[in-house]
Amino acid sequence: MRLMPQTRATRQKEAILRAAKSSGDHPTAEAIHAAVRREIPNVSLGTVYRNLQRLVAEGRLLLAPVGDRSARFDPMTEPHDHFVCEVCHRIYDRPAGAVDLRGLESEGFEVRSHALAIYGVCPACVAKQGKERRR
Amino acid sequence: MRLMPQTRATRQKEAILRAAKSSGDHPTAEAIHAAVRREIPNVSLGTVYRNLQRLVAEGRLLLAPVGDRSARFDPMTEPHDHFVCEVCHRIYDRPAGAVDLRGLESEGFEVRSHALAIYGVCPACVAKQGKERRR
DNA sequence: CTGTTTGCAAATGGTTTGCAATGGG
DNA sequence: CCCATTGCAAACCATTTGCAAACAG
Repeated sequence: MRLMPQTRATRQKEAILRAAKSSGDHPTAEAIHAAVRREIPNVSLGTVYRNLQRLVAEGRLLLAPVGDRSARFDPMTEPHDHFVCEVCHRIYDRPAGAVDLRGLESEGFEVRSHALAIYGVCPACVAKQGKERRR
Repeated sequence: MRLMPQTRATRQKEAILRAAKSSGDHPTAEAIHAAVRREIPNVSLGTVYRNLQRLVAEGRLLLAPVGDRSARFDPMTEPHDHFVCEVCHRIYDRPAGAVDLRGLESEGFEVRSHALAIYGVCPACVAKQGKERRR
C-alpha cells in the first residue's frame, strides 16, 4: 500500500505548475522561478525547488533526462523521448520507443548520437528479492 | 580540419586512465582519485578532473549518461547503452541499438523505465547552416 | 488548532579555476 | 627552453536545508 506523502495545494505550488506548463518548453528551475516571480514577486527559489520535487513525485511533471548541468522539467507527463539540438539547444519531445532514426531523418533531423539508459532490477537482485519475499 | 588540442602524456594522466580502466566499473571522479592516490599520494582532485576531461575529449574515455548526481566515467569506448539496477545501483554495459527489451528480459533483467536522449541538429538549424555555407 | 509550507539565508557537494611552481618534449 | 600541467585553495553554481513565521484544511 503506497501512501502519497500528503501535500497541500498552495498558491505557490499551483503557480509553479502553471508556469512549467505554459512555458511551452523544458524549463529549468531558474526559468520557472523567474516566471512565477511575475505573479508572486517574493517566491523564493527554495520554494520553487521544493514544489518541483513534489510535483515530480506526484507525477504532475517529469524530469527530462537530457544530461544538462541543471535539471529540465517536462510538462508532458506521458513517457516519451527527447531530441536535443546541438546547435540551438532546443529540446524536442518525441514519441517513445526505440531510437526511431527513420522517423527523425525523414523529418529533417540530423542524428549524431544518442544516450540510452534503461532502469530496472538486475538478475542478481531479482533473485535476492525472491529469497527475501519467501522468508 | 580539426586539430586535437595538444596534450601531454604525464604520469598523472596515465595513472588516471589506468585507474578508470582497471576499476571494472563506471567510476566517479572521486573513486578514480582514491585509486590514483594509492600510486601518487599527493595527486589533487583538480588534476583528476582536468585529465578526465581531456581523456573524454580525446575519446579515450566516455561519460556514462546515467543521470546520476556525479559523473560516471566509462572505460568502454565503443558506443553502447546502459542498464542501471535500481536495487544495487550497478551499471551494466549493453550492446547499442534500440531498447532491446527482449534481450534484457530473456537474461533476467526486470525493466521498469528508460531514458533516451538523441543528439544532433534540428531541421531549422540544418537549414540555417546550409545558408551559411552557401555564402 | 495542528502540522505543512513558506521566505530567508546559510550550508552542501560536485566540479571548475587562478596561480606560482614543476616538468615534458 | 617554453609552455602545458600540477598541487593547492578558493570560487562556482545548482540544489538542499534549518528555522521561525505564515497559512491551509
